[in-house]
Amino acid sequence: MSEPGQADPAVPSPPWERSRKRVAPVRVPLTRERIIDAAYTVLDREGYERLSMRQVAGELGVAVSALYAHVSSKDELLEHMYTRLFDGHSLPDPDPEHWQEQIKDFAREGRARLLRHRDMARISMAHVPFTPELLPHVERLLAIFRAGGLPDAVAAAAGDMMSTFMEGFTFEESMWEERRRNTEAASWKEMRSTIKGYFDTLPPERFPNLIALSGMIFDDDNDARFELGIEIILRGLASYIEPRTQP
Amino acid sequence: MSEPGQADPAVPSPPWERSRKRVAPVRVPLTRERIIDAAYTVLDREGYERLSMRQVAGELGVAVSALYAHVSSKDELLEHMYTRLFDGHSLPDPDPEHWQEQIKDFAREGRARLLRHRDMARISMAHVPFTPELLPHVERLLAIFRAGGLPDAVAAAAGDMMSTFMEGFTFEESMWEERRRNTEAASWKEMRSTIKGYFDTLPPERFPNLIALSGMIFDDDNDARFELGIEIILRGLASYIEPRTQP
DNA sequence: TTCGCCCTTAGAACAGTGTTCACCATTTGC
DNA sequence: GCAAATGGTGAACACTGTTCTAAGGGCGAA
Repeated sequence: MSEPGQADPAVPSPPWERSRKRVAPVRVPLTRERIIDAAYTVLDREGYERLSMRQVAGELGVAVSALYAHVSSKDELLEHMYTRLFDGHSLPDPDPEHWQEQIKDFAREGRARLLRHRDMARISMAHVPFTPELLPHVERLLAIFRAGGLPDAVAAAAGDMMSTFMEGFTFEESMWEERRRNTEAASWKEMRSTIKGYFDTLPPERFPNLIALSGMIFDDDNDARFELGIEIILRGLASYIEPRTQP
Repeated sequence: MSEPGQADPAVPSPPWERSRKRVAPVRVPLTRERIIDAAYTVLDREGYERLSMRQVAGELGVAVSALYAHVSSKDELLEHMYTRLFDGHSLPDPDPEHWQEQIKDFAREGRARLLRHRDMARISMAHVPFTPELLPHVERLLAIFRAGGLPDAVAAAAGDMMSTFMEGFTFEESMWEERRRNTEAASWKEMRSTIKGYFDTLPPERFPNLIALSGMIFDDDNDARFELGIEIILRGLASYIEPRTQP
């Protein structure tokens, strides 16, 4: 990661540059945003386990203690990373006729954003969107459920359930990804066939259902399994809609 | 924790005892089971963040390195703690007429076991029951779903969804518990009224839905919210049952 | 009973971690 | 030009998981 605009102290400036007054600020000022950027860089490269304050500081070419002037703790840094997940995304205005499609889009978008960064689902699971920056998102999500006609108690639970499923599903995806990394399995295809091979060695009389379904549990198509999951939840939610009484 | 049967080395045995040969083994032998016990003790007292190999060793009055003769790593220890969650619990034989009630019991039992130990949901989320000891549980769970009449693709997804919901829900419960601990809030009642007070200060024109539902999102009755959640999923699953064609 | 082996445990060490503190340099305001 | 404020530095503290060498005890063989 080369810092554009940051001078390498090992290379002295030529004399004619030196005479110019303040060509550019010698060091890019450290800001909270740059720290979060660097944390994402480290996360993607090293994974959650190796994401440390020292790694982030190293990424920025700065002492560890310098970070603490802009971020009060590692927990706070993780919270900022979580908050940034929602940047540039906003839920649409509620459309009562298409609330299910709107919720599906919300879930798909959430999963896509989590998958963009390694181990991001793990960080996401440990946080809750009840902060000033994120409350508007929750508000709009609830608005869609209520516009769809869900009773209040169900609408209140629905947001949590959708988020839990989305985060949990993606978290499991990333866990398998990590397992694959540790197993040194070259590709997903190889990993999956290894798993299926294992299930095929089980005694058929004791594990008939596992053997029958193993092909669908360890599916090649995570997208389809995700879609099935949100469809199941949506059908359950929709079953609570009371038919509108005609005036 | 006093070790019954373990002699205090500071107190010498009386001479008439000394003559008896091998009254009792002077030290209780360290075993994997005792290590897991101690780990649970530390977890309950200190929480997940402070659960370290040194703490576990200290609990047993033993050097850290001694643990590694019985457990190859901290990860493996956590895996054994996870496995023990299922000890003494087995799912009933499938009853097609009452499959939904059977699944509800499974979820309730799982949540109850997770709540028995502090931060246990966090450990549970990071593991997957595809080990030799736990596969029989998965097998029986799948059997219930299939007996209920779910199509194979849905049955394959159902186990995952139920587990994810159960673990995710309980994980959030324990996170709020931890927040309460850090906030030094005396009781849950106090914590909840603080939260509701916060939501009441939100501008009503911008957050109408949040304000309307805050009372149900931060309910006093976690049990009821959990029941609602599993009911929603079960209704979604049941919607996939194809009506049995009469012969 | 004594010897020797092997498994178990102890203690120190290594390379990390989050966080804090006294210090120092540079830039800014007067 | 000088003082003050800003913001980064490097060392330190109290931890972490893991590994290594060395010492200990219990057991079977002679």
